[in-house]
Amino acid sequence: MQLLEADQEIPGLLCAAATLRRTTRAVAHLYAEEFGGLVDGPQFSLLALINRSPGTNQSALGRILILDKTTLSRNLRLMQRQGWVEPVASGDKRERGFQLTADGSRLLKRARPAWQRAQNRLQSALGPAGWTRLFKVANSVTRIAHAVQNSK
Amino acid sequence: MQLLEADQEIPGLLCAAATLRRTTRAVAHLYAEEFGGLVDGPQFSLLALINRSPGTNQSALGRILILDKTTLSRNLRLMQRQGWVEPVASGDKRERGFQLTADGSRLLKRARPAWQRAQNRLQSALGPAGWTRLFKVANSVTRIAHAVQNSK
DNA sequence: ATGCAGTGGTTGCAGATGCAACCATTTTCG
DNA sequence: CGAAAATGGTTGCATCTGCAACCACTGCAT
Repeated sequence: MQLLEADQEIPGLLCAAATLRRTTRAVAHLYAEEFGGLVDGPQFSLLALINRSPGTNQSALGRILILDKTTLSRNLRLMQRQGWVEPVASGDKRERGFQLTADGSRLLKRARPAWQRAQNRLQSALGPAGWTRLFKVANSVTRIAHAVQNSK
Repeated sequence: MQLLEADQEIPGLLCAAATLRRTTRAVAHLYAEEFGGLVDGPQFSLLALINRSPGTNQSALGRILILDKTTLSRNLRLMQRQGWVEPVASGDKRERGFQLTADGSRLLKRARPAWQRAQNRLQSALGPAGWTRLFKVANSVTRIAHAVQNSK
């Protein structure tokens, strides 16, 4: 009965950003536990996104993920070095889009079960309603925070 | 009408961790916009937490925030260097607790309006119900994810 | 055509974060 | 008491992330 400190709400943390950061860490641990060194959380999602929309340039990926373009520049470089993604030709000489390599596809396939296990563990603990609510709230907050921010 | 890409849900992102990371970034931007270089988001929350519970050792802070103790070790060192926190004596020679310095208190006071502004902007955009739901869901997910994780 | 704003990418700098490994102190137990 | 386990902290290593500044194209207006 000593690890329950983290299970409570923290009055002093009545800051949406801090609360969300904390929740994100808790959930990320769960996924990391299943991925077990195979892939990184952020890299996995980037891999999955590129798999779905190959050729998307870095800035566009950034807009989708609400990530700075410089972050993507670096993360993609790492993933390219590991041989998971490769650049794709484009008409615009400025752009740099990527697609999965064979290794990247294999990795994604190999990681999917772990992702599914983490997903299942959380989902069954939250229950169907809780699970749905999580995404509903997260996406709604994202949309609104983004809109409020850009409206300034 | 070109920045709306980030306003949509991303099917490929049906990963709780990735979705939460994205939401966190969106919300963090909002706070950062108001803080404007005064303090860092994570540092502000740590400052607030120490203000509320001075003397808490680093590992305990880590359990509360679901942060690795090494992260706290470094973050606190930075904050100490900036003169915002100072170590507090303790009976246990292993422990290292902190309290705010006069500068730290001043900073916290000075930052509170910015924090309140960000809070208000988000809250009024979300509406009272949405705002409450955000914290309810976040804390519930945190608790559950944490429990699931430790139960393994 | 040309000149400039807009868009895309990269690099330097800095902080946030986690894991493994390591050391010091405290607690627990035989 | 004394050894082993638990607890707290630090460092090395590696990513993730963001901002400012900079360069390279592109598109558009004059």
